[in-house]
Amino acid sequence: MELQEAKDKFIHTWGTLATQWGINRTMAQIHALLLLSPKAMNADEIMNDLQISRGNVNMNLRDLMDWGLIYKQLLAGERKEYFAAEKDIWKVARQIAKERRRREIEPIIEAMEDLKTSVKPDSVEKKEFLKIVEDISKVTTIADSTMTSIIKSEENWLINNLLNVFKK
Amino acid sequence: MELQEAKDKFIHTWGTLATQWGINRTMAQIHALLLLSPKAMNADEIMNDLQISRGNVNMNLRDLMDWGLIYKQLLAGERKEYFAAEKDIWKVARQIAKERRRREIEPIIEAMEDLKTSVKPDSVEKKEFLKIVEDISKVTTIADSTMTSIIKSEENWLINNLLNVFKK
DNA sequence: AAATACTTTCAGAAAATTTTGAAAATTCAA
DNA sequence: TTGAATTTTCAAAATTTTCTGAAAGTATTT
Repeated sequence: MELQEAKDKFIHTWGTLATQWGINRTMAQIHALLLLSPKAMNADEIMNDLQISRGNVNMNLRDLMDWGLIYKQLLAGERKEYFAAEKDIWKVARQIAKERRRREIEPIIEAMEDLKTSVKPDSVEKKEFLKIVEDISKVTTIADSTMTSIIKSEENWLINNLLNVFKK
Repeated sequence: MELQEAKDKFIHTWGTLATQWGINRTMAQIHALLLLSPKAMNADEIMNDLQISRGNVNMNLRDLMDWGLIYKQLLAGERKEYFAAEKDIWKVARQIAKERRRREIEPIIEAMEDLKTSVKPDSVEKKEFLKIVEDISKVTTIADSTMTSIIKSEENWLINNLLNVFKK
């Protein structure tokens, strides 16, 4: 398979996979495009490569910056804004984990805390309800702290786990 | 807050959160409803409680069974099928992690392996491309084995982590 | 300060996903 | 069997999400 064909396949696949886990297809494709691009790209180049509108490119570039997956680069002598993806995959993975923790796990904990404080355990049924809320809260807090410690851990975690992978 | 009000809020919140991570709102709401229900429910009861169609209930019950989050219960003397949710939240969390691993992580590894075998490293550009593919493959494999070990671990993992949480 | 180059916004259009409900299929009892 | 009860399917409708493109906004140069 030739390079451009492989890149296209990568971008296409990445977009399809992303939709499955609730991420916008175009956002994922722009990310993939920048990840594979040796140099930073501007909005026109992205529009052209992916055949999408300026508004769409702009909006998704902003979202990708919110996710901490791409950076704006101002090139000397250029008026246009250029964008480059973080290429260190370990950093990318940590960033994704961090954002998903913030967007998926934290809201659960908040919602459960909210219910806990607003329901008083003055009947058997309410106690049963609160038990479930409390259990979800606990398990989610554990998931949260597990993710946090993974995110905070540095390269050695990667190396340790690589060893584990090859041991198996 | 009274019990029914709290249950409704729980169901509503659970549904809203679910859409954020790419899970069907109704599926999450049915799951929440069964999680809070002291007894197994049939399709008519669910239709009535959530005000949704029979087709919708049927389809989402099937999906929830695929996810391993609810069970079918055949009640003696009853023609209708009854459904009950797994109430052990630790099991629920493990089941969700297991399914997400299968649906989100495994396909990435497959796609990367596929690209690795179909691109030959006969140019600098192709080598750079393969480096990215390889890195994603590695990091994803690590995430995979991490999730697998958490899923396989038993209650003591939960207890250990609870201790960690409280230590902090 | 006017013109130019570029970015952002957002209402409406298009696309994708979810839901409905009635018909078909299945199950079970008589 | 037959028929009543229940479940499943799926085309069309409703809803939600995403995308477009032109207008408005910003920044930079002359």
